[in-house]
Amino acid sequence: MESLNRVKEPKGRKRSSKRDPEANRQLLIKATLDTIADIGVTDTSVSRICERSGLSRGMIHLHFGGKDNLLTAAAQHFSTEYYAEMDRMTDLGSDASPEDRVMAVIEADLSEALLNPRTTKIWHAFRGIASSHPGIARYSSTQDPKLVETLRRAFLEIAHQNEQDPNLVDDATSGTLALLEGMWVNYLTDMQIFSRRRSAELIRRFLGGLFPGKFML
Amino acid sequence: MESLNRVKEPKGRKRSSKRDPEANRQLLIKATLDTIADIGVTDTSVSRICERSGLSRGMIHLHFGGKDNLLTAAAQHFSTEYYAEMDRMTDLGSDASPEDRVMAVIEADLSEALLNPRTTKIWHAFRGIASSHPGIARYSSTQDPKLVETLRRAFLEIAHQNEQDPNLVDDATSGTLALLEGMWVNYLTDMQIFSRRRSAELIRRFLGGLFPGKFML
DNA sequence: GCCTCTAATGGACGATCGTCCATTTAATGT
DNA sequence: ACATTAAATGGACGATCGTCCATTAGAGGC
Repeated sequence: MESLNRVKEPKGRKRSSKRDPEANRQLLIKATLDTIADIGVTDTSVSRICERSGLSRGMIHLHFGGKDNLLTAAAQHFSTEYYAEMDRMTDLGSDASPEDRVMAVIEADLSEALLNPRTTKIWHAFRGIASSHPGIARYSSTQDPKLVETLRRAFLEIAHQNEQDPNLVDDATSGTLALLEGMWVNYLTDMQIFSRRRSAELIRRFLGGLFPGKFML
Repeated sequence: MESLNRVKEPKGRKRSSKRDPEANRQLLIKATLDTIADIGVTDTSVSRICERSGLSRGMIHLHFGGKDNLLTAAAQHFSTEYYAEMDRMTDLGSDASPEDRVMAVIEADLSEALLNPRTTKIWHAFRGIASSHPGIARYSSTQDPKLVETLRRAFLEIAHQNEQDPNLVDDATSGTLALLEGMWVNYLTDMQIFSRRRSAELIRRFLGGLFPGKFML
């Protein structure tokens, strides 16, 4: 068990066989996230992280200078990975309708790849300690500027034809994100009952009410 | 600072002056919640709770049998207080329209009394550790049966006149709760930007889309 | 081969954790 | 006033925390 996660070196690499600082850095980050998902932030200690990564206890101080920095790096890594996967799942052809682009974001956010026991536990764990960890707070926001802009532009296209309340686009954007946030909480609370399809349809229904004639089944 | 929170005995009580076990129990719970809101769950230790309450270190073991039980009791107390205050703020006359009853729930949930820095931090702190603390998980759900039923019945009345999709009522209910959940996260993320009024109006707008002709300004 | 430099180790360290209990203090019954 | 009972104290305890560093191990240069 102890060295199962060890890095297997792609043979043609610059580094010949052992000694790969960067790989160990990443290994520590992964071990941190796994530990948090497994036993919770409260019990995630330096010793526990090290024994899971198979590395020695000194490594954390060596690579990150301390536990807090490792936690922050892990939060950043987690956030980056989330948005990278989100991008990957939502780059439809540029001729996709704005409705399809919005629904792509929703379905991506509710997909198994992004919403699963591991990510939910980690996400809420980080958010729970964000108030007292300024470094982590910066990576626990759902308001990623790029994602917000994606939604905003899609809703703007939809609402453009008929001039309406100028707040409509903003409301649709932050309402959609709020609904997704709520779905994550529902998932964490009871994974058995939760249904990805029903959750997506619920949000579609709300958007359909906001933009009459749009977001129909 | 140390004994500011000490209990002042109502003079005519059964207990003459000192020695009030139940009051100390409550005092420990309050101190626990205050500590969590102040420095985060991670740093909330037995010593810190005791020094805030002004009581001795042995009290926690005496009254709760251990730190975990105290945390669970604090979560329960917090949840109970939330729903009690919610009840207090939403008992309109029984002749109130269903729309008003729904909006009362929304406005209560977004009111200063229920949504403030202290409650948000505590709430998310508990949710963050709920996965690894089964005892706490039971009190970190937004799906309080009574509140759900209140919303369900109001939406049922609204939708009743014209038969629609049978899922409409359920969707409106859990959608409203999800939106509120998202608003709490927005508040936690950036309390400066957050606007209670705008948040309430956003949810009203979503509901207005769901029930045409209803929830107008 | 040897030298140099850095990655990596693992134990030492003091501080703090949560638990437990012998003792003291206050209220009650007689 | 004294005995009894429960509440409350605060220090002892071993375990574990996070940090730090003297030491070892491995890779590249000469």
